[in-house]
Amino acid sequence: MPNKKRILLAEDEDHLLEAIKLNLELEGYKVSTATNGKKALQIFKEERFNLVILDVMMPEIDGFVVAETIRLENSEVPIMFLTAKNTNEDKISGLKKGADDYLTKPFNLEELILRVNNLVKRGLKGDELKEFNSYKIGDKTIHFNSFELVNADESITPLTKKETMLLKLLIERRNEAVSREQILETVWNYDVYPSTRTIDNFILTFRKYFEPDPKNPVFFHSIRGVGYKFTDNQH
Amino acid sequence: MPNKKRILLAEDEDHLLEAIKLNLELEGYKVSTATNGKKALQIFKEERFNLVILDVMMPEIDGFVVAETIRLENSEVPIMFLTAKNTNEDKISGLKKGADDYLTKPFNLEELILRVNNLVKRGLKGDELKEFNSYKIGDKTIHFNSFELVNADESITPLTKKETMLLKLLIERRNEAVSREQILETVWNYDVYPSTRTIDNFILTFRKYFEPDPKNPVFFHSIRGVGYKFTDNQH
DNA sequence: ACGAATTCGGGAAAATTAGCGTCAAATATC
DNA sequence: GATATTTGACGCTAATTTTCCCGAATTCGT
Repeated sequence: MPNKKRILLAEDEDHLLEAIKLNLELEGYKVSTATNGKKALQIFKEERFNLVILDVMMPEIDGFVVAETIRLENSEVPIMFLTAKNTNEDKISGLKKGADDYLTKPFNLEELILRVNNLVKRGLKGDELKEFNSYKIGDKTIHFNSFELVNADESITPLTKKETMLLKLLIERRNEAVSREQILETVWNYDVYPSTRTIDNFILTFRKYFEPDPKNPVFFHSIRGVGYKFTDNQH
Repeated sequence: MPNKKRILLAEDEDHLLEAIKLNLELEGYKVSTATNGKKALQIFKEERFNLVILDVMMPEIDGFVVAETIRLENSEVPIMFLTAKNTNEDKISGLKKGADDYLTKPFNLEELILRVNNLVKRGLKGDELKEFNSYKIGDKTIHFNSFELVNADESITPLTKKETMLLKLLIERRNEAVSREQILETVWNYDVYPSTRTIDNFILTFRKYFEPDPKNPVFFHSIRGVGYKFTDNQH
């Protein structure tokens, strides 16, 4: 396991919190904890997680609202609910708020672990990049395996490793906004967080490479407060 | 929805089989059925499915074995188990065999539908996801992923982050009043409380975007002393 | 019940802010 | 040592918030 997967665990009963935390850590996860919904949201904003586990009933802000708030941002992080009751209304509103899984207390720890493993694994799937060999943008062609850009006049611009990775990511997710966090996760491998203006610099060079008029980009759009979007309707 | 998503449903009780089939079809799925495990595997090999729902106890080959067999060949397709018992051993061995979800009989049909939608969505990639992440209002379509609004004439209006979040919230709660407080809590992250007229300004722009006659709104209704309500009878 | 007072939302434009674009210099990497 | 990447300063602009005015709806007072 290259780097530990991160889990955010929000649960207000101390004993249970510790028990779950211990077990998840034994499984090899890095676990951050919160004992109320407000804290959970704070922590969630600061770090990136592979899974969020929320107790439904928590002081300040309940789990449902936390989930809803997380889902309003663009986050695709898997969410699992823990609940004491087993009512249908609970389950249904939980599912509606974007839960991916549901566990009723008291639960079997082995079952929890299995479900956690499942959800984390599933979340990683999104990171797999489809393999592109080449991709045409305007009159230029990117060759991913040789790390070069062939211009209209056949001249060649070499691409760096990071440039290529970021291009792959944006092209893979073409026509949808990719958040800065997602970019950092995929290109910068989770823990290394280069600050402030790094990503923008890459976009800057992309615009120089591809945009007919870099000041009025048609391919590499910025979405304020979110991230960047590569637009291409040809493919 | 351009092409229907396909579900393979294996269940040996005829009544239940028909009931589930009907409900899934009402949701817009194409449902293939089998009344035993052997048949299920045959059908599975012939067609490509977006989701497989398996009763655990079936004649000939039980659901666990079917799942195991499917996973040997095709690890991608989401699998959901239905079971009469609610024992931990059942759940655990189910999860170990590669189930993605689990539902204990008797179950609520609404819950089944929600889980099915979830699982199907998860299995989709790229462009297929788009239809799930967009919403039609009148003759315009909101694309939440790309932060844009496609008008009737195909022209595109970019949406900002806050606009998108607020739209998501109101649409999620369509046909019910959402209080100003709730809006502030979910969209404006709890501590930051912008004063008075901020929300109204967003509604104002929504009305400009969507309402044929902004003075007489049909979608974005104001509820005096409470908040706003998004009305849509199409969905 | 009636008008007066008050509160609340529509509306637009001005003020503010947060986040990006850009670049040059510093640092890391090979 | 050369190239790649990151940082930080600074200006700028889109996005958001505030301000202000108006009229409609609701409540108050008699």
